[in-house]
Amino acid sequence: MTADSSKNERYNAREAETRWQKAWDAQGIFATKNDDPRPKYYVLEMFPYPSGRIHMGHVRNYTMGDVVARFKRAMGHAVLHPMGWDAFGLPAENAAIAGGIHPATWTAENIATMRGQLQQMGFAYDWSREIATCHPEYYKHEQKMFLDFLAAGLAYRKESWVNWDPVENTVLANEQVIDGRGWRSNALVEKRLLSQWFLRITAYSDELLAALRTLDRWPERVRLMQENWIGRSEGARVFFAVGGGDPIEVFTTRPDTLYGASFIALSPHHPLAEELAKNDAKLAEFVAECDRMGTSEAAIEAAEKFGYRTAVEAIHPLDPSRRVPVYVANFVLMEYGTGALFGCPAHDQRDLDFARKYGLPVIPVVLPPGADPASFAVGDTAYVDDGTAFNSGFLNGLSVADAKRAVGERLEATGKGQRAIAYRLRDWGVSRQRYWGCPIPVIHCPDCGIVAVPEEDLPVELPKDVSFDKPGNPLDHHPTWKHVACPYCNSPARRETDTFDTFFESSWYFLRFCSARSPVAFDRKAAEYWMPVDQYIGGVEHAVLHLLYSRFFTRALSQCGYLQLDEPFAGLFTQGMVIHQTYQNAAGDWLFPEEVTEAGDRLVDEKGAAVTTGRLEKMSKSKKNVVGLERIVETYGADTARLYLLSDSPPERDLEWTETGIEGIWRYVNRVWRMASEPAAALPAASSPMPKDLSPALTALRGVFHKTIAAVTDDLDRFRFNRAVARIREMTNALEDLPAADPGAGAVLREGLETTALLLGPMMPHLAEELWQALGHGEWIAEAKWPVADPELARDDQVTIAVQVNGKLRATLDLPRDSESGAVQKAALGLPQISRLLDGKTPKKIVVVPNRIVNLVA
RNA sequence: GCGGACGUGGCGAAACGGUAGACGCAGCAGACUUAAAAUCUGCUCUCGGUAACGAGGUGCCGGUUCGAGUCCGGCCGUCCGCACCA
Repeated sequence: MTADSSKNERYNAREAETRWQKAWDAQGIFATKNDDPRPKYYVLEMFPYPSGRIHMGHVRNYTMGDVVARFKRAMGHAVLHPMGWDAFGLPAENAAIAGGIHPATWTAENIATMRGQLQQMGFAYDWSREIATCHPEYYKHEQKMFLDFLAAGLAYRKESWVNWDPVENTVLANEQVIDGRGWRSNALVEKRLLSQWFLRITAYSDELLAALRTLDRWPERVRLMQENWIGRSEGARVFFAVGGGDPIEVFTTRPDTLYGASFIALSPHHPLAEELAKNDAKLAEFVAECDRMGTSEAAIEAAEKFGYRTAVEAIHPLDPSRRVPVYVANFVLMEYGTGALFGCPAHDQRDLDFARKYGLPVIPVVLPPGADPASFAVGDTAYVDDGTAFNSGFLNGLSVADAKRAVGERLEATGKGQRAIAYRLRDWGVSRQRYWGCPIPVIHCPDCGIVAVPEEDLPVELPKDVSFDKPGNPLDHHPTWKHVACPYCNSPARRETDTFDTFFESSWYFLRFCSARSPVAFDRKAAEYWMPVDQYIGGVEHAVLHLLYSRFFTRALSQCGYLQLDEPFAGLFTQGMVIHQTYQNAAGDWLFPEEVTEAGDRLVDEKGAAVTTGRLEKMSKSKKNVVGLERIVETYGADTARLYLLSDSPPERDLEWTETGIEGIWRYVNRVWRMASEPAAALPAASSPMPKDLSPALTALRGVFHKTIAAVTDDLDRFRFNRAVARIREMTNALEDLPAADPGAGAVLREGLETTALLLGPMMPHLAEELWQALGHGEWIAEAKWPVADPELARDDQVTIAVQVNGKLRATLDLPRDSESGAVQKAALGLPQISRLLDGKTPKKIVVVPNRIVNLVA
């Protein structure tokens, strides 16, 4: 091999990466002990559903987590960085239906494949804590939790209108319905009346809302989304008496407009409406029609508001001489407030529309500032802003806020109502009519009713011998599984065949990791030691799903005595998606990138037909814009992929995957590798002292190293990975200009290469080990201390000061650091181009910002 | 409709209120090669100029400031969340 050809030698990433992965594994260096004296740091990435293969979105997520984990290790923390599998879910069942493979087998195979892929990426996980939620050793603990919730009143069974996904053939929680469609199936969701298990998340509405303020290391956006989801509204509950029966209780946020009430509207499923319908065939028909209309959320949105006037009239709580008609209306939700409302058409647009349609009176009771009470009238637009109460008896003259208070007091004094708070948040429906989930541990006994499975009978294991040839829940079709004897009276009873929503498993897995092999759900001491998670990383799509459920679950477990903790995730980072160009042919079919070629200035497919580029989309199989991880790792290595995913965009933003982008990183990897394997100057032995009296160029170079250390440390602390990469590359560029002939160049080069290896370590761990070894270090760089910047070296002696005239840049000055303000002024005024611009005049004002700028105001 | 985020080169992006465009991608020119690949060097916001340099420039309009991509007000646009919530 000639000297020249060796210059073109490439870093053999595949060989080196496999070698280091084996070595780390053999030493078990990433296993975490629960009794480590160093300060703890728990970093966690949202664990994946084992769908088949790891995709780039996963890799981006886990790379960020790995950078944090390795960085914190180097900073001297005991780091817990576990990985597991969110292993229950419908795709496994679908695979069983389609391919005749058992969900357990399908899941296990996927886990094996994906674990291999993660190991190939070199993530520093403690694999000894790996969990899969579909194992009875995992899910038996949540069956126990459910029984505890049941005993504590946090779980209950209720017949209610639920979201039915006609594709998944199961119920969905409110959080799992996006724009009226199932979050996974994208099918239009229908309303069905079913008996379901619920968790009482609403018991914590106020606490979950209030504690958002304490989550100061969460993105503002996520906190806001949860705040809106919980949807707290202050108002009052008001009783409207009706002749004979129970009064109608309504909820309102505008008790100040009570004198403007001109009707009451009940939900079609309000008890009074159902009662009246028994003796009113037309009303019964109306309710039935509402149900027909209301089968899908989308239909509700499109539906016109209409109501049915009942024979009932209600007595106004503040003026018993007044009567208001009672309607049943299709737009009133039984699930919000009390399922009944009073309409004040003058000050609510929807009520106004309703009143106009049915010819009801519009009584203005809030006078806009400056309006004339004698002539003020409401036309087509309700007046919803602040003003002064009028036409309102004892409220007249009060502001909206004062009137609300006064009404509240009056209602409470007279027993006609009380101030109240309503939440948008509903209880979490956890029943799913599916097989591949955790069985709900209850038994339906014809004599004893619903009884809990005794603790000693846990776990209730899923039967393995199920068939998927019929639609619906295989557990329901199983010949024997559901038939059991009642544990109390021993008479023939039936097991619950619903399973838990899979968000049940992910609501506590972070606790299980603290003591993954514990015979109980988690060891309390271990959980209280590791929790809360210091840094959690995942997609923003879980803002009101997993992240809200987990916050609730942690509180519920605390209430049941499992541990003492409110918030599971102290720090949260939501990373952007990995997106990729999409291609479509004239027929609208998606094409793989490799099916598209350039022909002149246009794109064509393999048959030469025109291809259009679509928008950048999240990588997905259906759009054919996925990039296979195997090919990338085989071609460029895991480190190259990792650095690319960190470098090209800020982590919270979407990242566009491009082949040229990853090639650029691959070139960089080889440059760094060559710098170490063919050093430009002879390197002294490791840990030999830095020579004194270096040339100014070498001293300046050392300054770059130490400035980079400081900047990268700060950037990694603040999740600014793209900037950190840019800073390291700047340092590499500077190092390539090493004055190799200067005395001491070898020592400075060694310092530069060591700094490069240490700073790259969290991002490109294999290359870093390779460099570290090439530099003659025997120990792991994975266990090396993070470098500390020497402030003396990091400080420049010379600074460049911008010289402005009237705020415009006109020149720059190189001056010693911390020069006196007078000297800076003098130097600036002495510049020929400046004196030319000033034309002999003295500036009116001179602003000097030390070491930065001087502005001459003429 | 309500709430929020964001608008900077051909592209991804940098920039404690202080030299806009660091770092990279793409492109152009050159070196090395019989040639290509790989590698290396230089250029690359716009306009004028061979150049030194000058003028303009961070969606639009205004304001605060010695100084605004950054702060404030109002528009326009894009994206996201919620949406008959009483």
